[in-house]
Amino acid sequence: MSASPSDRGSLPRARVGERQTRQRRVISQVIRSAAGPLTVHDIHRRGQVELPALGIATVYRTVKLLLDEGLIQPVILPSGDTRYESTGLGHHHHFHCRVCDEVFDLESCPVQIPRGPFDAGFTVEDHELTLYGTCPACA
Amino acid sequence: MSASPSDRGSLPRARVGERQTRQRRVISQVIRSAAGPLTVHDIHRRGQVELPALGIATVYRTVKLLLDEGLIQPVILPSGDTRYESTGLGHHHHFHCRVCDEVFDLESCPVQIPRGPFDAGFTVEDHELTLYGTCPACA
DNA sequence: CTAAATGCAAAATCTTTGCAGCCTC
DNA sequence: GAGGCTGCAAAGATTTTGCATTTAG
Repeated sequence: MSASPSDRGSLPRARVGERQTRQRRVISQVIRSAAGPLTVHDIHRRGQVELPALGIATVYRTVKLLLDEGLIQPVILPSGDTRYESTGLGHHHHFHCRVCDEVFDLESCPVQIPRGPFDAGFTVEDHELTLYGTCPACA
Repeated sequence: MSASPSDRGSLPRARVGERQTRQRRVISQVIRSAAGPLTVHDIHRRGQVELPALGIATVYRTVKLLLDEGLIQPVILPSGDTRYESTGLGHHHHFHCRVCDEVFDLESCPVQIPRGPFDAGFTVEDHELTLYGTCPACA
């Protein structure tokens, strides 16, 4: 198991709304270059480094746009806040460090989950796993 | 794997605040008798069946109280809303039906997760798993 | 130029808090 | 009775929406 600190893959440059704006480029880049899923607040804060006037409403709107276009997906962790990350990262899960509260992507899936119908009649199509513990930096 | 439709175990009757009120009894009962974790809204709606005048603020306050006393715990699923369930149900995970949007407890843990330090320096102390698919009723 | 996109601020939600009256203990 | 608890309504926090202005194409 390992984390991907940055460079989460260059997605085939897809459309982001109808116009290519500085805001949308910055927001997309912030999400793509993160080591793990980010909250709207994270995205806003990081985006303002590049674009100080960036409004929170634009972040919400762009996140929704990226979701609709399937370029990002929501990731919800027990911390309670919704985070977003790029799609196309392949099957992976998350590691939530209880010390620094950062969330990291894990490249391997340490679990074997049944797919298909089984005993009680529940049909499993997908699964989401989050691991908790201490990250290397905090250990 | 199977779901526990009701009767989620009778916890040793612990204190719920300093006084035993009808509201608190109803709220505790609603959570305890659910087949899976409930949202605050679910709790409120179900509690009003028994106690029509039940206020939403009381639900929030009682949920916080139960959390503080360790009688319930938050469960956060990708649907985004925070849900609550009794503690003391033992290690278990959740199944989220994509058709009816209900969440069920699963009694067995279908995964083997490493515990302890491993390759990249991440120390896993705990894990949370959610399965998605179709429940028996919706199949 | 034209219309999509932005930023601001108001509106809509969701959750918490202040308070007067009610109800356990 | 006394003080905790409740319901209501106001206050906070978070997310969405309306609108005039800016700006990509």
